[in-house]
Amino acid sequence: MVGRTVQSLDVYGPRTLRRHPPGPADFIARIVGCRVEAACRRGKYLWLPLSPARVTGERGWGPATSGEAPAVIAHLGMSGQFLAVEPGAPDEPHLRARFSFTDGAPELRFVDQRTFGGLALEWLDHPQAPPPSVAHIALDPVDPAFDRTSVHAALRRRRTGLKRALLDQTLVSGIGNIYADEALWQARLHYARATESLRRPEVERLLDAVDNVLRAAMAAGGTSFDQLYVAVNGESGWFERSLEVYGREGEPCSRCGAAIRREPFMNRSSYRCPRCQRTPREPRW
DNA sequence: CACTCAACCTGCCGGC
DNA sequence: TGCCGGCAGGTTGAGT
Repeated sequence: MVGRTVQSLDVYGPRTLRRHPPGPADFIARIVGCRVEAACRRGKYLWLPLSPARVTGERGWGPATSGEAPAVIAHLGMSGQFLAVEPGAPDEPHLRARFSFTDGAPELRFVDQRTFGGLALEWLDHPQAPPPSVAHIALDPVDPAFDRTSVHAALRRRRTGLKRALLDQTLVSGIGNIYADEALWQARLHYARATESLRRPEVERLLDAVDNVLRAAMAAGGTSFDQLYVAVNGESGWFERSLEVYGREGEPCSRCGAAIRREPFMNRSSYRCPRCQRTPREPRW
């Protein structure tokens, strides 16, 4: 999409547009005619810095100072996806937004069944910096600037369980329920391990595991249990076949053969090997 | 400030 | 067949 100019934009459904009091018509007017300058991501947030800034739209809502570039912000929520689709292809059942471009390139479609995801428009303080609503999201372990020492320090300051910390996107981003369980299994750590008791070698082991899992998952095109989770070209990822514990209740651990266990955790599920990932003496659930 | 948990939605699956 | 409870990959904001 980078370098293309938005020709038209359609927004469907009352929950698609977030944090935009002037409403969808204003949102659309501010974006149509802009060129996409870049495509950025942090955790599950994605954003497209736009140029040039346009004066269209309702007065009384806009950048704090002139010269700030607008950006479309998206969060995929639980079931959101971006698809690149040829213009004229049938609408998807849960189509929420359609960006079409002046050069007739494939449309960018935002599709979301459960509507936990959404779009917003924000202004960037600096072209390279994440937009305000993304500023609190930490770097992910795959980011070249990711700093293990500060993560270790942050973990030691916390008084919580390890998986809770892994799922806290202000600490480390990019890790959801699946990849948390996979990384904990690989690092042989229990999800209720107290973060303040973690020693540096264990943190290294854990972050190595997270890094391995994320890179392997990306190389496989992600984890697809169904058509809700496909790449931008509509293809399914194959990482589901590589999962060691997630969704594998009762199956043997590939390391030791013990039956994988599923346990309720934070209104979801955690999967672990009861032998490789022993319950700590002083767990923090 | 650190932490926990309900709420936000739709759809699918298994059990009755 | 249909209804119901449980579950699903995430974030937020209110409450403790």
